[in-house]
Amino acid sequence: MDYELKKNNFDLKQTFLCGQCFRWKENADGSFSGVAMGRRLTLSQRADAIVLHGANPADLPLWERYFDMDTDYGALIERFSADPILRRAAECSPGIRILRQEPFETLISFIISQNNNIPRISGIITRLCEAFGDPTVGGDPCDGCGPSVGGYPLDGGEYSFPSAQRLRGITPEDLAPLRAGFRARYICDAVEKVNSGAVDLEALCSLSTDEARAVLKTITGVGDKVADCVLLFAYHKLDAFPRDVWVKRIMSELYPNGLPECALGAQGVAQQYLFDYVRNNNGLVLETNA
DNA sequence: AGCCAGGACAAGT
DNA sequence: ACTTGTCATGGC
Repeated sequence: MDYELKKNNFDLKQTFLCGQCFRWKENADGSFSGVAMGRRLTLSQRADAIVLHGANPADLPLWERYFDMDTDYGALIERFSADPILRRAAECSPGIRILRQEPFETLISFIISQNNNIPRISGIITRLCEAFGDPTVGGDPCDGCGPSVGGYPLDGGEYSFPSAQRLRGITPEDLAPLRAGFRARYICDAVEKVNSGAVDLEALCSLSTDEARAVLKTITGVGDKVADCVLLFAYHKLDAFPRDVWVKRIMSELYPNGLPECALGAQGVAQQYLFDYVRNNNGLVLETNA
């Protein structure tokens, strides 16, 4: 069956290609297909709605939560607009929504992301899912997808992200086929700490951002940046503020005294507008010629 | 061919 | 407390 979500500040391309996730792929007709929470899904968008194709009706609340349908991004953008730089960045990608991704998947994905480029990150994650994940249920992905020809490419996208339990006891040698490089042993340490309970991913929701960050950083290969990506993109802690090289550059050049008041409490969302802007504009620095 | 990638870490100032 | 070299791999 097809279901619709309101398209208020929700653009598929902006949401899926802004660097917060790695498993949604654009199809030739502009729709997107991917796997999350062990479920396969294809989405398309019209002028007035986002359409979920072939979703199980029982899963609708899960998808609404995943796509963060309860957050009012229009209100956030209005708040940010008190700052001219932030206003311009948000106007550029007003359809970004911060997903509520699965914690373990997000943790492993952003461990892989360090000192790496997005196409290769996706490739490593694809190989991880193919090697250790389960085939996803969900029927023919072409069902209900309209007249698109040839079906949707499912190369690697049809496997679930493996759980920590599934990866129990994994060694860097086992991960060699992923070609993850020096990150392989980081992945193993994360798996070990999650399975042993040294890091309780389910308990992080109820901790403050600072407390949860400290727990995540006990994992080898998890520093401030990776931890904040997990806090923001999985736990929806909007005050987490991932600082990659681009954001650091923005901060030193445009906000030497820190983000403006209007961003406080939602720095993570502000960060995503800024990050997406500089990436889409070839590193062009935001100018404010009013 | 060479630079760099949504960094983290250890060693050296 | 800050700076630098190193880590494995491959995209562009």
